[in-house]
Amino acid sequence: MLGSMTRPKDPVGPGLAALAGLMADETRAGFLLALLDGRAWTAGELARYAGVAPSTASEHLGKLVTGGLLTEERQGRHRYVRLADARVAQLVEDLAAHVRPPAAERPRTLRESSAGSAMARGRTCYDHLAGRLGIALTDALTGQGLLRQDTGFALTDAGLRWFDSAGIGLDRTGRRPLTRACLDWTERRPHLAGTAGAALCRHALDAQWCVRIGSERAVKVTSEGERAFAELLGIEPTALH
Amino acid sequence: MLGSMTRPKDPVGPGLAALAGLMADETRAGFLLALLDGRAWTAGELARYAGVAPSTASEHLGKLVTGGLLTEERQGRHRYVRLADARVAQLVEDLAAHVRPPAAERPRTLRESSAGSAMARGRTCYDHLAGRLGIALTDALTGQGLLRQDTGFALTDAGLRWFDSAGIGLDRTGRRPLTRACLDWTERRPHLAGTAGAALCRHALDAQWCVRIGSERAVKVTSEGERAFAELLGIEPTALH
DNA sequence: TGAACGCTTCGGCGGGGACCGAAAGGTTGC
DNA sequence: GCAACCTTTCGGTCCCCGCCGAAGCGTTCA
Repeated sequence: MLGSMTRPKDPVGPGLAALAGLMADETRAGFLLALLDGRAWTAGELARYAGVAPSTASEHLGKLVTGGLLTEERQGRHRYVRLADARVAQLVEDLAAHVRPPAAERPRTLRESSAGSAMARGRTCYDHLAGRLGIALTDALTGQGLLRQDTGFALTDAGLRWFDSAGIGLDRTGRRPLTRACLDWTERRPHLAGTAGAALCRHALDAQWCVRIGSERAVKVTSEGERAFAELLGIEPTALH
Repeated sequence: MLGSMTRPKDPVGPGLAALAGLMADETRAGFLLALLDGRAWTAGELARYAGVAPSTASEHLGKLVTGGLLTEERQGRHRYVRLADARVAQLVEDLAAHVRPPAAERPRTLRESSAGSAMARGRTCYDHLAGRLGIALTDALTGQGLLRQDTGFALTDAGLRWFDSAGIGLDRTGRRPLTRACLDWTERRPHLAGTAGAALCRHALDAQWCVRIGSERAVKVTSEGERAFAELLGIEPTALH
């Protein structure tokens, strides 16, 4: 071992440091977390959100786009940016999940608490559902034998049939995994992500099972949604509040 | 949206930036990648490995330990450090997996190639098996209906029985998932990680199905291992070279 | 006990990067 | 065409941090 100490450095090292460096700034980290809602933000929105000058935000966005974490779309005088893909979203989630523990409790204002409780009830997490709503769906799928969590995280054959009979199409052609466990920030437990999670979220919004609250990430279940979730997954409406 | 622009910043932002900052230095990134072999290194070994002064390495290790990514163990005049746990290993792997694509090809010396091919054949990845060996095992488990990859990543009931009958105990009490997909650097495909992957690796080393080459991460399959893998999983010996 | 060794602390140096304001380039709408 | 708007580029400042060598502390071994 001592003789081979001068071995060539792992070429991944610099790349890893560069990738981490993109997220190692508080402002850029704030951008990425904001963009976790899966939607496109303009440069100005992000600048105001993070409390920095537009010129500063512009420089940060340039780095994030060049680094492949964001994609941009120019429309007239606006520059819309969004997370490059689901893999980037997952990466940010994974990092963020690692952060939570030390955060612990902290003083909350009333406004924060109420906004927080709406978020805690139900929200989108990139392209799937999270919060108590996401957990309730994941638990129901598991309890009905449609999703297996005890030996990993995968849909069962019955689960495949359920999606089919519910009219929720699953695109299994891409390289993205069908299911994936995403650690829920508020519930501290995994909820359904991946292609299946995205399809379920998309269908729930399309079918008005839940609707976005304002233009925020938070969503709330409609009465129609309560009926659908009860009928299809045996979820009691009280579990959604 | 415009009115709520002054919303309180996500408290995760600073934490995320700090965590990423720990990996955003080339030297520290090199440390973490080296430590991905799952073993304990001394401060001096890491310093020589990365090509920095001992004092510099000491400062880096202090940050990594304080940040919770490493744990240390003092023995006499030595300071041994290792990755704090499997979650940290996973985090580093995930980041590194995101880096590979842009790396592309580059000139290789003969020494690198031969060392590389031994690593490519089989190696440990923190506490489980990777390289062609890891892929062969994962594929065989999948082909035999013991591991399900098409709808996620989970052991089947038959898979649970296989581990039991092979005498490989699975500790299912911890919070660590039983199975997890870990993207293989050289094969670009997922191999088995998690509690089951660690148990399989541990058993393979204990039973001398494979042995470490020198004190490196690379491992090679023994003739006894070839027999065991053929009998238990139907793997042809040629798939292991 | 003294010498060799591994690690840490400290002072100092140098480079990189985050930030802003001012000015300029495009786009939209009156 | 002109004004309002969003964004970008540029110059300049400041601070943080990675690096080293020297000195000091504790351990090991002769």
